[in-house]
Amino acid sequence: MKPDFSPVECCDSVEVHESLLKIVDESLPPEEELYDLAELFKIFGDSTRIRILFVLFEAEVCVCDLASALNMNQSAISHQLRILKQSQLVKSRREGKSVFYSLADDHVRTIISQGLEHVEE
Amino acid sequence: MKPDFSPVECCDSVEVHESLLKIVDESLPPEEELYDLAELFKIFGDSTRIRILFVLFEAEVCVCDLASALNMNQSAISHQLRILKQSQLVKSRREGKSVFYSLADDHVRTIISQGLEHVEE
DNA sequence: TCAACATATGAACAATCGTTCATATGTTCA
DNA sequence: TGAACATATGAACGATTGTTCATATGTTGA
Repeated sequence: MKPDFSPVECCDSVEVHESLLKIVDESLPPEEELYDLAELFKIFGDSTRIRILFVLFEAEVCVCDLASALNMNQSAISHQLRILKQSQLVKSRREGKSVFYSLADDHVRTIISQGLEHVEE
Repeated sequence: MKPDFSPVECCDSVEVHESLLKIVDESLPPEEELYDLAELFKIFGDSTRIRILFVLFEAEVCVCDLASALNMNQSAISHQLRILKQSQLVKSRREGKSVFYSLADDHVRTIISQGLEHVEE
């Protein structure tokens, strides 16, 4: 992101603008937190990952079963599971040759159900 | 997304798999809803848009002030506002030469604060 | 140890995305 | 009406993303 300063005196309203700058400065979370937040939502912004999460709402499932339940090949699912795991949205457990995935915590449900509310209205 | 059927008898566990298919079939929301949900989260998955929303949490703001508050040029902000408006996350109101943007409803706050909780832990 | 199976991963590709630049549209005021 | 300002938008660009393919790693049982 390249900074591209606009003049401070825009909109012919210097006062409003200055108080806005103050508000923004006080209420805007630190840059890093905003970035992490965007990264988190990016994870939910793919329907394959959403579908994986919906399956995991119901059960702990191995990669192979996820793949066939969602009609996708093993590699694609595996790549997405890695992303979900890196974001600590799912966890995994090996059992013999298989690896079983499940939800890491219940934040995921809350976030998705809030999203659904918005979408369904 | 090209279907690439894996054999149904994967993982040497036909039974588990079949009951999973049933569960998925019953609990997975329709494809269109999943798609819309992913589209919604995609909107939140960009830190410029997140920052715009955080400013709008505090006040109704015109494009020019948004641009200078966030140190970005007018065009970039305007493009992002269009995306936010199309998703009905913000609404706009013209007042003379300026256009003022504000949050469309309070779902946005809820979704973002849930996300923050996850990120902050 | 070796074959068979389940999963993970790197490279490559097309597709999508965010920003910039140039310019168009809309509004006000002289 | 025309200049000045605020906003919107289309094209183009580099950057990022999701999937596929090929192959590597890990596990089991013979």
